Amino acid sequence: MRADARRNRDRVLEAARAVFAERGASASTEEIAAKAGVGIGTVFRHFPTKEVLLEAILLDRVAKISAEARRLTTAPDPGAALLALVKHMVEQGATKRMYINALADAGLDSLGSRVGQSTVGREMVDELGALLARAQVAGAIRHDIGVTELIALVVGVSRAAEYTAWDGGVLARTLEVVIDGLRARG
Amino acid sequence: MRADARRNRDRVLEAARAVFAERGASASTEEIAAKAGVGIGTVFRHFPTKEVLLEAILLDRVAKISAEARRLTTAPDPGAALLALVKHMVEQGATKRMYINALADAGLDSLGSRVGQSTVGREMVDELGALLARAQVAGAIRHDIGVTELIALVVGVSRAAEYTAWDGGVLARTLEVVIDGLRARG
Amino acid sequence: MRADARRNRDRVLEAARAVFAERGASASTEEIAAKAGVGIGTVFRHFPTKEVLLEAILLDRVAKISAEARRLTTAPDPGAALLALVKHMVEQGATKRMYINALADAGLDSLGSRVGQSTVGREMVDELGALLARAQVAGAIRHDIGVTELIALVVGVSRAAEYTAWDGGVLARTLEVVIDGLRARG
Amino acid sequence: MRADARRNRDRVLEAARAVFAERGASASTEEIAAKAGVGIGTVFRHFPTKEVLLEAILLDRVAKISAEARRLTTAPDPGAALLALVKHMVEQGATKRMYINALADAGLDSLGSRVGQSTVGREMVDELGALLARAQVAGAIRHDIGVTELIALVVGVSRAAEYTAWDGGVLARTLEVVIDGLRARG
DNA sequence: AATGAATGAGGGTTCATTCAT
DNA sequence: CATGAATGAACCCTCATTCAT
Repeated sequence: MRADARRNRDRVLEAARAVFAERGASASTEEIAAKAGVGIGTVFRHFPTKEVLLEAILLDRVAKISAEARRLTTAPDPGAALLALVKHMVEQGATKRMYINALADAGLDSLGSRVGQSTVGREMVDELGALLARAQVAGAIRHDIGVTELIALVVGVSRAAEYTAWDGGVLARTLEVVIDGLRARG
Repeated sequence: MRADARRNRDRVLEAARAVFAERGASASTEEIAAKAGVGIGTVFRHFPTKEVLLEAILLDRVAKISAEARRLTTAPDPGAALLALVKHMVEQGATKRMYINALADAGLDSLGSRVGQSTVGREMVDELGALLARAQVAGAIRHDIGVTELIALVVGVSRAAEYTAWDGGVLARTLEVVIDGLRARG
Repeated sequence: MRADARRNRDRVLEAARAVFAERGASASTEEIAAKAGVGIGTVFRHFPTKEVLLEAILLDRVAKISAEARRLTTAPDPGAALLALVKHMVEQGATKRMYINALADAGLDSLGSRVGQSTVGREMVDELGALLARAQVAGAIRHDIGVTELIALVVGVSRAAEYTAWDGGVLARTLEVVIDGLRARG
Repeated sequence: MRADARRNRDRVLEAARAVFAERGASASTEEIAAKAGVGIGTVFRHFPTKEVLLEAILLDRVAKISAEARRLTTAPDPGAALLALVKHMVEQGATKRMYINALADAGLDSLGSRVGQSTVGREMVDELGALLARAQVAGAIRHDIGVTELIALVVGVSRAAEYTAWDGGVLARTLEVVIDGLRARG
């Protein structure tokens, strides 16, 4: 791919990330083009559909979580690692609703969930599942939940936090409740 | 207000509740009018803006929660009462995103949150606060959280459940984790 | 239907007829709206799709031919009647390509031909067929052709005449050749 | 012109012929470039406008008819030769609307008809005219028509046949009518 | 007061044409 | 010269809102 094309593609992606995060998925493609400083046609050249653009962003996010989960698989204390990852995901995603939607979609098999059906989506679920299983074996996390519930909780807290008006303290305390709920009972 | 006007207003509200719950806030006003069996002009006569119509529904929901919380204030076991209310709210709201948005807004003071600034919104927060305080005094609920965190958790779990593809079991287990997290530690 | 709605609908139809005739089916809906003196939304209220609008015009034309053919069924000299109808159709349609397309479509059963599959389309074919059969029985028209060929010829001459630059004389002489070809040989 | 440039030009022409024949003049330039195996820029280098590209193809077709007519000028039976040419043109053109439009344009002097004003266009008209005159002198063709009418008839039948759904039989019978109409009356 | 027709800005998408690589 | 990325006007269509009936 040509250098200028690559640069524009990246600009569009970056702009889309920002705009979708701020306005939700119903933000206009025109606004994204404007923010990226390119013509509307350029957006559609790189992403033939608005949906494709959304997907590209989401898959990117999901891939990052996946990578992080994989890295943590070999951590000495799997329980602490998992809880840290949960914290990280929530804090990262707190103001970025798209990010969270990607996660939510990945937890789904249903039709209509492109992310859930994608390879990278399934990989992320697998990685998280492995990490969770190890944490449960280590006795750190309760045994009556699976990846789906884990993802649901991360998504939930993140969604709740979407309203940026809730300051960091609220988010931290809310997260604490969830994390305590996840721990295995003595 | 004339009797027929009153009747039409109510019909519109009911239709809007149903349509918004099913399709989300982006549902068209035309569909609501059709479902209510009135002309679109009638909808706009009673609610000069789509936003106003949404608000009316939300305030109504909030008022209902408020009433329920008030009723539970005198319950013998405040801890159990609160947890039951949380469960109820989540289950109610699980498939009705509008309902949940009302809750979320009520937890906010921020500009832009009409519900949060409304009288009925503040009342609901107060009622929930009172119930929470009693449950904490009774030793059932941890002391490091306030109403805001409580609402955040309800909103969060509900939002996570918005994807109806997550079956009831997932919702139940997710809720269980949160409720366990809310309990005071022995 | 309200009087104003009816009036606007008619205006749109009339404008569409003119614009499509002049520019072909690829003319823009916007231009039609402008010519009709209404907003673009009005066009789409009455005809939810560009295709529907086209169809409405075509079916109207076809219905008119149908009616004329039916009237001629009882003419004393069916041969002369048919040839007159052919002449009339060509002269009418000479500058109106949409009109002719409707005819062409009606001669088709194929998928994609909405007119050909419509009731009014089939009726027209039936009427023309009856008239043709009578003219053949009367010995005025050769026996080795059917309605399809008849329509093909009308469409053909009309299409040839679409270029308005060909003056009336050319059209008349061309038509004469075809009509002579249609006659039964002594 | 460099050899590779020449080769690309030819490839584009060939691709354009195929694509326009299949999709009509509204086919996209991009598709032509793809089929030719060149970049879109190359198409526009050789043909600065889509219209120019169309014209180039049409002129080529017209030149071919011209050549064929010239060859037939010395045929022993000019009447049969002309009717055969008519048949040939129609059958050739039946599925290639572009080809036919070239013919139609050539029959025109009018403004807007680039083909009609081109040298090769005029030449074709002259050749056809000569052939027709000879056929009339030989007593095979009626005397009350000229080249313009002849072209009109070919164009007409071809246009009528554009709808490929009309099978070969219909086309043959329609053509027969026209050819009979063209013959001189005993 | 009720109706629903009219409006037009805005949204996603296409494509001929230009121009940097 | 060739390439294909960039551009933006234009297209079809939707929907909140206004206003004549």
